[in-house]
Formats: sequence, C-alpha cells, structure tokens
Amino acid sequence: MSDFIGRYLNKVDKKGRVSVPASWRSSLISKEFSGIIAQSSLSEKSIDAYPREYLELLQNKLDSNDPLLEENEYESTVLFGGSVLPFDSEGRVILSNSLRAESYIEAEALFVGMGRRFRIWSPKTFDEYLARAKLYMDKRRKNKS
Amino acid sequence: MSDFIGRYLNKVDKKGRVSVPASWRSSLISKEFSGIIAQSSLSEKSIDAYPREYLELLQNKLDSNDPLLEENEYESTVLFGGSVLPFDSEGRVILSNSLRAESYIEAEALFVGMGRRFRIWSPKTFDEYLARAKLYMDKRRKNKS
DNA sequence: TGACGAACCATATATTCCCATGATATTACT
DNA sequence: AGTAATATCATGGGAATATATGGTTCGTCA
Repeated sequence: MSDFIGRYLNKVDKKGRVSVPASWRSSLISKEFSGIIAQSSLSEKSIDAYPREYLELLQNKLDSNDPLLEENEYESTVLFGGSVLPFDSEGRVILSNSLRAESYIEAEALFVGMGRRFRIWSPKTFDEYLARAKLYMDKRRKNKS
Repeated sequence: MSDFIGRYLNKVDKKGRVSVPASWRSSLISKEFSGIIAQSSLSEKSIDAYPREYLELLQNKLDSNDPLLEENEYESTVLFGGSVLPFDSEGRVILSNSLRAESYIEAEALFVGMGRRFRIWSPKTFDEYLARAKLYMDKRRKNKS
C-alpha cells in the first residue's frame, strides 16, 4: 500500500521538466491517465503530489454528500483544482512556473515519499523542514515518559 | 469517474470567446449535444459549469422527491435554467455579457476542476476564494485527531 | 442595410514526441 | 575478484504536433 518511499534528487531543465523517480512510476500509470496530480501544499512550501486514483477515492466519498454545500465545494475545489501533470514519453513531468515559484524550486527538485503520496521540495527548503521536524520529534520524545 | 481535474487559464477575446481546456472536451461531447451548461454560481462570483449528463444525475435525484414541493420547484428552475453554450468548431464557447459581468471575468478566464463539474473564474476572484478554501481545509485538518 | 452571430481560415504559442548522450548500476565472463 | 558487456535511468535538445488565439467572411434576421 505504501507506494512512495525514499528520497530522490533530480534536475529541473529549462523547460521545467523533471524525471519522476522510475521506481514510483508504476504506481502512477493507469489506462485512463499516466502522471501525477499536484498542487501547492496547503501547509508547507512544497508541492503535494499523488496518483489520480487517490482522487477517485475522494470522489466516491464526495458523491454521497450534497454537492451544493459550501464545505463540499471547498473540498472539491482544493482537491480537484490542482494541476494535472502527465508523463512525457520518458517519465518526466513539467512543473509550471507557478508551481515552481510557490515551492521555491529552481534547478533541483527533491522527491520525498510519504506513503500514499509524496512531496516535491526545493532541497534547501526541505532541510529547514527536516530540522523543524527533528526538533519536534525530540521534544515529543522528552515529554513522553 | 472524475472528469474535471486541474486548472487552466485561457484568454477571452473581444467577442467573449474562450477555449475550453482540450483535455476536458471529450467529457463534454456527445451525440445529442457538444458544449457546456453554465450559469452564474449561486454561492460565488463565478460561473458554474457542467456537462449535460450532470443534469441527468440531478434529475434522478429530484425524481425521487415530491415534484410539487416548493423547494424542488426552486431547485429545478435554478439547475435546469442555465445557459447552453455549444462549442464552436475549435472547441470554444461564448460567455455572454451577463455571465461575464456577474463573475467579474474580463480578459482572462480560469477553469477550475471540481470533479464532476467545474467553475470558471476571474483569476483575482479565485485567489480570494482559494484563500478562504485553504483556511477552511486547514482548520478541518487540525480538528481531526 | 446594418448589426449580430456563426462558420471558416490563419498564425503564434505551447506541448508532446523522438532521438542522442552520459551516467550509474547490474550482470556476465574469465 | 577484476574487468568487460549490458541494461536502466536521468538528462538535454530539436522537430513535429496539438492547442489556443485572433481575424475575416458569410449569412441571417431585425
């Protein structure tokens, strides 16, 4: 079930193209669509990414709700209103200018697995995040007893 | 399943024409009708849009209710009273003056997927909406435990 | 006959595909 | 084990194609 594991650093070329880690691709390929769904992360300066199947699951959940309720509209917009990034023939995707700008990604993109989904970071921003995460984990470890 | 995913920014020419994202068109083409059903959103300053099939779904839902109830009458009028916007030969639709005025759309139209339907926004108005939506989603994320 | 809308045509732009190269890892062989 | 042969993957550039966009013409209806 955990499709996206590990950390991969790839280059972004001047067209904005970047290779998606080869070992992840099989989880991102289906008959209907091959590629990733991406959007600026709500909580971090990074790109949230997931397979399209993930959205089908959400769709099922949303179908049983009232589509005209405001909260369901918010959800639909945020989840489905991201970017669709199809693979090119060598398994790359194009990160649009806005996606790159909002995540501070320039020449290098760091793919970080999160199980069912993954994130794409600028290496530097990720380092800062990691430092914060470690601090949090440390505090948590000491409080617990 | 989820036909309308992603976000596309297209230009509106002086005749009010705008291209519908090519990847969405196949979901909007059928033998009976090719184009979109659109109307000013009830809740937001945007245009609600969907394929004609979407109306069949709603029809089924309404059929299970009492047609003589006042609220069902309202619903039918609003949902089925939208504008019919057929494609021209290159996959564009014409946004009427009133549709544009009510959604503050001028030179640019932003198509935002919502799964089974989509909305057309002025970019600026959408930014404001997205901020609100993110706030809601963030609150929701934190409440969950 | 003039305004309007619909179809048609032309071009610019963006996207996708295709091929070439280099790097790295893996396997095979002596 | 050491070295050669092979395969996989990342990367880069250019050509071909699809799409978006803008303009013009034609017909219709008021």
